[in-house]
Amino acid sequence: MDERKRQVLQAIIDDYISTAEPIGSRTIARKCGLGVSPATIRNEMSDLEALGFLEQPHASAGRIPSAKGYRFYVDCLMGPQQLSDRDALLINQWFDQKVRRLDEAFQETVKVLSRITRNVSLLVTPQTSSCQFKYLQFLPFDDTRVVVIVVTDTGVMDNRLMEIPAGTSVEELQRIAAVMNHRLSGLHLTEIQSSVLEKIKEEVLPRPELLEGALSLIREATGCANANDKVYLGGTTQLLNQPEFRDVEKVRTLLSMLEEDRLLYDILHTQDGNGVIVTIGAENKFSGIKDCSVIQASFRLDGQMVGTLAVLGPTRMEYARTMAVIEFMQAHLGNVLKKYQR
Amino acid sequence: MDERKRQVLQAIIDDYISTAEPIGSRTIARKCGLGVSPATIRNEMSDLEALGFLEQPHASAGRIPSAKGYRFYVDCLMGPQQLSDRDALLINQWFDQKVRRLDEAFQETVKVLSRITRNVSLLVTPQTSSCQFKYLQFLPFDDTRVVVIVVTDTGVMDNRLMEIPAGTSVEELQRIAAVMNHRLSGLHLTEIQSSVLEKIKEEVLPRPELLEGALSLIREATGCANANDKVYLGGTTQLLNQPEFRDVEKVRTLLSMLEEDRLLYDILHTQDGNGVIVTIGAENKFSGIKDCSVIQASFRLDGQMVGTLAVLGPTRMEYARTMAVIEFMQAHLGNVLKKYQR
DNA sequence: TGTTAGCACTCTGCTTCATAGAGTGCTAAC
DNA sequence: GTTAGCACTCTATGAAGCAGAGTGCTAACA
Repeated sequence: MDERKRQVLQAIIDDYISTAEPIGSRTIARKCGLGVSPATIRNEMSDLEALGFLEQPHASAGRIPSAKGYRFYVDCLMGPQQLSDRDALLINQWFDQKVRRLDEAFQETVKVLSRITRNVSLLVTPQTSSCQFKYLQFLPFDDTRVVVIVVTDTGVMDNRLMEIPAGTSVEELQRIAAVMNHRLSGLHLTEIQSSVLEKIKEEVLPRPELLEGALSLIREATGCANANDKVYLGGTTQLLNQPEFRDVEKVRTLLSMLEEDRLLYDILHTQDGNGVIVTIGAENKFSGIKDCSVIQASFRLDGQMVGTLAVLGPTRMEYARTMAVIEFMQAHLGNVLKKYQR
Repeated sequence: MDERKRQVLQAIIDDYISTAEPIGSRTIARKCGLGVSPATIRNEMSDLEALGFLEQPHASAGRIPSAKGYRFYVDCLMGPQQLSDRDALLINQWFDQKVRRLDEAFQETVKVLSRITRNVSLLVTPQTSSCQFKYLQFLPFDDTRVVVIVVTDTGVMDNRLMEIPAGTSVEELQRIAAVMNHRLSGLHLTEIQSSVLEKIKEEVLPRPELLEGALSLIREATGCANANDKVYLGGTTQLLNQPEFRDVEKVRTLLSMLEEDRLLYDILHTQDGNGVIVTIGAENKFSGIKDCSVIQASFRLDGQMVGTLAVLGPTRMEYARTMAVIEFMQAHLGNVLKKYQR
C-alpha cells in the first residue's frame, strides 16, 4: 500500500462521498493531481480492488468504495476535521434560542444534529434507571388532591396529582411519607421491588389503602425509570435526500426499524466507550442497517455517562465532518446538561 | 341524483378506496348487484362525471372519485360505522399496557391511532398556556441545591434543580417563595410578565439575587407553557404504504411539512368544534396537503377543550372507519386524561 | 520497470417502436 | 330505458437498437 495508492483511494472515496456515483479512472486522473494518465490509475484501481478496498457495481462501471475501503479511510486516510465556524455558531445559537429544559435539550440536539449532518440522528439517555430514591413528598393542591413528588439523586423524577382518600388528614399523609422515605431512601429505583413495598405496607398497617397512591407512584417512577430510557430520533426525512434511498421499499424498511425504540436503544447501547465510535456497514450488529454507518459518542455529566448520541446514514457518509460534529456536540451537550440539570 | 346513481357512486368510491385503481363499468356492473349491464353503468358514470363527482385520469381509463365525490360520499352516502370490537380491544389494551403518564398517553395515542387507521396521525394540546399559577415551592435536595417546583391549577408545571446562593438560609428561601406566591397566585401563566416580576424584585430587595433562579424558572414555566403546546406525530412510515406516495418526491414534500410543528399546529388548531370534522383535499387551507384529507376531533377534560387529535392521509381514505376510530379515541382519551391528570 | 496510448469489448440506460389490454362512447336494436 | 356490438383511444409493457462510459489488455516508450 504505497503512497500513491492511498492518494488514489482517498480521491475515490472523497469523490464518491460527494457524488454517490461510481467513479472512473479518467476522473481520478484529472482530480487527484498526481500527473499520471488514466491508464496508470486503472492499474492502481485494479490493485485496490484486489486488496478489497474497492468494488465494481458491474463489469464496465467505475469503482465504488467497499466497507473495508471506508474502514481504511476512517482509520488511516482522512485527516481530522475541525467543525466549521458556521456550524459551531449554528449549534450555539440553536441551543440558546430553543432550549429551555432538559428534554428539550435532547430533542433539539437530534434536530440540529440531523440538520447539520444531513442524516438521521438519535440520542438515548440510558442512565436514569440507575438513580437513587431520595425522598417522596406530598404537596397540598386542593381539598381533595395532593401533588406527589418523587425526588431522586438526579432531581425530581416524577410527579402527579393524587386523590386524597376520604377522611385522611394531612398529618397522616406526612407520616406515611416519612415511613416510606425512611425505608426507601438511598435505594436504587430498580431495587424498589414489590417485596420491599409490601413490608412497608405492613408497617403502616392501620391505613394501608392510603399507601396505594404513593406506592403506585413509586412503581410508576421505577417503571418510568425504564420508560425514561428515552430515545430521541430526528431528521428521518433526511433519508429521502440520499440517493441510496431513492427506492421507497428501502426507505420503508429502514424507517419502520427506526420506529422501534428498543432497536435503536440496542444499536447505541451496546457501546459506551469514551471517544467517537464509527461502525461501518456490516459491522453493525443489526442486519437492517448493514448498508448504513453509525457514528456515535457518549456524553457525560460530572464524569458519569448519561447518554449517547449518534448519526446514522448510508455507508457513503461524510465521516470526517460528521465525526467533528459529533465530537463538538458531545462536549456541548455536557455543558448544556450542567445548565439544565434536572 | 336518483337512487341508482347514488349506489353506483358509492360502489365506485368503496372500490377505489380499497384498490386505489381507476375503476371501469364492467367491474361496477359485476360488484354493485344492480342487475344492469356495463353499458347502463357507463351512462350513469358519464352523468356522474358531468355532475363533478367522478374524474377520469385519462381518456380511456376507468373513473376515480373527485374531491366533490368524496365530500358527497362522506356527507350523504356512507353509513355510520361502528368501531370493530378488535380495534376497540386493541386500543384499550394498548393504553392499559403502555401508558403511565400524561405525555405518554398522547404519545401512545398517535401510535395506536396511526396503527389502526394505517395513516399518519397527530395530536396537539393547545390549552396549557391558559393555566393558572398556584404556588411555587423549594424542596431540599442537598447542601448546595434545592428543587424548585411550580404548581399550577393543572398540577405540577415544571421543576428543576437550582443552586442555592452562598450564605442563604432555608428560611430566607421560604420567605421569598411566600412573597412570590402571594403576588402571583391566581395569575394565568401568560399574565406573568417581566413587569410583575420586577415589582416583586423590589419587594424582596435585600437579596434580589436570590430571586433570580426562581424568577427564571417562572419565566421558563411561562415559556414552557407555549412550548408545551406540543404536537405529537405518529405513523409517518404509514405514508410509504400508500400507493399515492410511491414517489419519493411526494413523500419528502409531505414529510418535511410534517416536521414543522407550527404547521401541524395550524392545520388542527383552526377548528375546535365538538364533533368529528372531515377536511377533504383542497378544502385544507395548506396547499401542501391538497391531495390529503384530515379527519379530526377535539377532546375535552371536565368540559374544557384540551386538545385535538387527527388522522391525515390521502383523499382516498377509509372515511367511515377512520371517523369511527377517531370518535372512539376522542371519548377514550377523555377517560384516560381523567386518570392521568397532572 | 513503470508509464502510457490505443483499441476492442462490455455493460447500462435511454429512446423508439410495436403490441396487448382495458375502457370508453356511440349507434342501433330491443 | 336498456343493452349488445364495435370502433377508437390511451397506457403499460417489452423488445430492439444505440450512445456513452469505463475497463482490461497489448504494445510501445522512457
